[in-house]
Amino acid sequence: MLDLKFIRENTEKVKAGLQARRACLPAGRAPVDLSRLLKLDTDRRALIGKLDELKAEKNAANQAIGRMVKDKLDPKLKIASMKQTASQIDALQPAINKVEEDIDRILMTIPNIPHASVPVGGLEANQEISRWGKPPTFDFKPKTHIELAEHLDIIDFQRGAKLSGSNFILYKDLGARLVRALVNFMLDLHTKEHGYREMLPPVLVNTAAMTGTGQLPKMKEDMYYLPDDDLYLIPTAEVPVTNIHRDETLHEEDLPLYYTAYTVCFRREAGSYGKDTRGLMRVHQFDKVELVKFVKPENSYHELESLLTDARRVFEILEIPYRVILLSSGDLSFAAAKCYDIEVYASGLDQWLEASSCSNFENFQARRANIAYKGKDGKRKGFVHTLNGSGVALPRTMIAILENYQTKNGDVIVPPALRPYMGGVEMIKKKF
RNA sequence: GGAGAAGUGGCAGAGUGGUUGAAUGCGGCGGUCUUGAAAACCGUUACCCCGCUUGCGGGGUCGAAGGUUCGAAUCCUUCCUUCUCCGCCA
Repeated sequence: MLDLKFIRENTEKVKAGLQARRACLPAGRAPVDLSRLLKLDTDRRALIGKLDELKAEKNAANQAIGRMVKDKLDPKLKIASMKQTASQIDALQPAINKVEEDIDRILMTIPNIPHASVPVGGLEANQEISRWGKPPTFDFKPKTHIELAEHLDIIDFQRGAKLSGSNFILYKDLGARLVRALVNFMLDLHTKEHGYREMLPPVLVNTAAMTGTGQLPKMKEDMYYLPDDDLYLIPTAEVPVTNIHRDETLHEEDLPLYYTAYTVCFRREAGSYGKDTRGLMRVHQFDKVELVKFVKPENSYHELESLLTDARRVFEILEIPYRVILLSSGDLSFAAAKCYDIEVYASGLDQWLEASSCSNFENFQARRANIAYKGKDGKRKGFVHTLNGSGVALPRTMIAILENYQTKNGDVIVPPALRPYMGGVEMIKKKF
């Protein structure tokens, strides 16, 4: 969430940022009503001034009564006048509560404003920053991962649907083993070579956690919710891992903190039907290794670059061609100030697929989740900056491996880096 | 799931209706002493909001939310968490 004082003092800047995101229309009915917010802010401060005055009066009288009781004097008169002050306070309080609730509700729905380096515009303004590797060439028509997985009998789409519905996946045999191998490979890479600490958090979280990272209140429809327990299934490990430090003040000398976590992720993907939902492209439950950082504000953009490097290394070691996209203002997610997507190339689909998203949230999440830091002298220095990135999401990585490493007869070569995790298996072949 | 106990500052721990943001100890920071360090001694040591503004004044915060009262850390209700015992269970 943005700082109300910042909005008050930098209204034009905020307006421009929101317009760049298209969260705020140039004229007429804007989804985010800044002028209403500013009016409420003025009202609030006027009301609080009045209320504090009354409370000061009350406190003075209260102390006087205390003294009189101690000195065995009769405080009757004083009590009567204080009663009056108290009732005035009671009369004023609801108005202030109402104004503060309104302010809060609006603030919670205002997205982060894009960083200056983010290109302004919609999808067309996304920028390709770099490319790595070459798409493989075949002397045959490469199959899609769906054809390959069914041929090799390592993914059972029909029975996955039988168990839970469409776009739920049943991995089998070496398919299941490949998922496990990828998870272990990534966790080892990030913990041993990139300096992340491994976390294994709950995948059910409460409302406060979902609000802290910004999924609530706006994205409620996209999440699985258990009403009996008031818990949500996480759409990404970003939620529990960032919330590890909710309502905490971290020590400056402990920063930066690097955490990595494997979790299963759940997304309802409500309203996203069409050809993109075939196979592993868009599934309701998937596996992901996530990277999360808590850093000092002055380092956060440097940290974003190194986070991106850590995620890219996964594909480089697996030898999967990728390109890096700098997202435009219109394509940014709610809480992000800047975001890079990593897209892998998949030969069978002949498409670039988003397999990682690396974002700097600046203090947007830290403010919501109340994650501050203090210096060595114990003085509070403000909110930390939080970042996260997929390191990486499994299904589309799986698609790229199956489609890029396929052979003419429909077998799939295991990428060399994964073989130690696959019990030495070099080739996934049709069993029967 | 049942019964009981408890949640106070970085930590430990007092405080059961009235000048309590909160004794005391430890820790932290600054200083005196010392060649340096330790010890000792002195001082200092939470956060948020509002207003004038390098400081001050006012307000709020004792697990959370409500309630009683002129007045709540202290009394009442609900919830959350932790601990102990019992039951159930991968």
